[in-house]
Amino acid sequence: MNRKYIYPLVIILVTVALYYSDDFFGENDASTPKVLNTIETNSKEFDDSFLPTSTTGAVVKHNFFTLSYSEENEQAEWVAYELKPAHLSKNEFERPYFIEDNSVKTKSADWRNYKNSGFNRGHLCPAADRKFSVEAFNETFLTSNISPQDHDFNSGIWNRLEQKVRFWAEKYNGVYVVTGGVLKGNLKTIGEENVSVPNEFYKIIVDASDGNYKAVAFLIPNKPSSEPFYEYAVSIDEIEEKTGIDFFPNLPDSIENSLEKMVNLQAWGSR
DNA sequence: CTGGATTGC
DNA sequence: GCAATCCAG
Repeated sequence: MNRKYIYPLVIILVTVALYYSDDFFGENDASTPKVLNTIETNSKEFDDSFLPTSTTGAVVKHNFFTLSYSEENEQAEWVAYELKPAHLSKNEFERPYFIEDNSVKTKSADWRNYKNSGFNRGHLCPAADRKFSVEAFNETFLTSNISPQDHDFNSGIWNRLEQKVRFWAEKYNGVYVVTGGVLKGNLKTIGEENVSVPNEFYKIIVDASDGNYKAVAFLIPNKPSSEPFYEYAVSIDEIEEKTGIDFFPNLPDSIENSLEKMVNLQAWGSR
């Protein structure tokens, strides 16, 4: 081969090699489908052990979280997902538009119900918890994953709790999360579809690492608060009484009973 | 990070 | 309906 062809050829080969180097060396975890499969939620263990009961019968399993939709309230009564260290990512994606969830038989609410309502479209499964792929990130922008939240509640105490959950996911090598609004009583509604505005939101976090289960739960008013979220810690039993949802029916009774009575803030980093 | 409104095509 | 721009906690 003539020398004058060799240099261009080398340049092309090096360029191609660099282009694929992330895949070869496996450094770009988030963008390689092979790795992606290992961090999807809805694992069998998750389904078998941690999905709550549905009071509506409208459970929808998405690729990266599972929800139970309440058509009456035009939002999910719970959203459940697993948050592993591998899910945490520094990826930055542009926020897409909220769209209806076609997997919900009755269709989820249109985003316009929230427009000029005075309430935010608050994520239940946070977008920042699903940043390991653009598909996972975009999935959180289905309106079945959205509930009306006060802006200062959402960006304040609720946001601080969500950040703490990500910290716990790292610390405990993964946690299970169930979250939603309390859809009981006469609730204010917004929009043409009458989307209910919850007065309180709950979040339940379970650490099942090392075979020892521990849980913590919070019930926080949908309004601004400068209090530490630890002030709003409750037992899972209390949230079950408020919502009518049975949260961990598939766990062995002894574990379920123990978890649901627990209010052990020391074990979750409160002073 | 959590979200918003307005303008223009 | 979507992009660009500017905004707040």
